Amino acid sequence: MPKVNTNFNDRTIEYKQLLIDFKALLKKNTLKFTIQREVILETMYNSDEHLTPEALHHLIQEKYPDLKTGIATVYRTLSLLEDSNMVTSLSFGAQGKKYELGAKEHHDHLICTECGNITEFVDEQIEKRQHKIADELGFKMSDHSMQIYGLCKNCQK
Amino acid sequence: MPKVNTNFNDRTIEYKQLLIDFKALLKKNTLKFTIQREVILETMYNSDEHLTPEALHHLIQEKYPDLKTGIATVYRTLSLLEDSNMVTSLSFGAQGKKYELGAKEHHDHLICTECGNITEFVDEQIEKRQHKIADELGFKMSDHSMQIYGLCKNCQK
DNA sequence: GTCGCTGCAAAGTCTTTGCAGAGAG
DNA sequence: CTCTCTGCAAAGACTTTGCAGCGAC
Repeated sequence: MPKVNTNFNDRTIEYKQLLIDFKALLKKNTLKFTIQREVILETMYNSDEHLTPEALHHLIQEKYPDLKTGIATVYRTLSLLEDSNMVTSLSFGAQGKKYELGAKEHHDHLICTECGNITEFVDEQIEKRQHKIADELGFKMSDHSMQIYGLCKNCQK
Repeated sequence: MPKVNTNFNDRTIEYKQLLIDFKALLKKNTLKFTIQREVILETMYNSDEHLTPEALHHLIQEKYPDLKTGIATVYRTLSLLEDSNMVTSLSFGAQGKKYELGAKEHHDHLICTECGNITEFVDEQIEKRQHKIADELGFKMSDHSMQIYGLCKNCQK
């Protein structure tokens, strides 16, 4: 019998599905589905980078120059998406906030202190341990984030 | 034979020692030891809180109203201390940056999303695992941070 | 049509910087 | 004495907000 890797299926969320979820979310809160909102979601989906609001804004301006999307709308939409747990933000030292689509499987980050690049990883053992620690300390855990800082292969030269 | 718990000794760094380290650091870089710098270090030492620059500034103004320490000096000194690895900064979502004395034993954080309080913990298993992951991915790890978000006991009511 | 959304610019935060006088070495 | 530090206020960076017209429903 063929075994389906459901985990993989969970992880690779189609844009179509994402869009459906987004529309449902908007409808539920009597919010409107606008071109700007779609473009922001789509641009985030098609970029596997961890984007700053400014970087996202630039990408959108390049790809859809006629839209003249304002940076304020990018901020407003990111807040909306973050409140709804569709995107997650990461903040590092002085480098400001970066956003990533949160619909992907949970993962942690390895951050290169030289070039700023981010590598993702998941470790089951750590995940389990975190839950255990929260339980032991009477904490009702809702989320977590972990970053390892150092030099990536390239920057070790 | 009596066994000394060196771990405990490492952890409980005396203020006197801290001050010596600080002075050595300053001398090494041809920087001056000023009252403001001492007061900032001392206030951080006597507060087990994780402080924002603003909170630290307030504490200092209350305790040493005659000094009229400027917020700019607080920022400048925190940067200096952070560059020298004497303090560490944590950044969360929108809540800005908080600083803590880094001379303490390494630890991670449980952050209450309701009241903002921070609880510290250390878990050997996670620490080891982090090193292993960095190694496996060809990363030269220099530091890491981990935060668990959720509701603390008080805020679960 | 209504009411939320958008871009723009103005206003807020938080942090850094320039400067002239104060003070450590 | 010299050269760094400091407080102040001004400047910066990043983010949010007010508003009038636009556009989804």
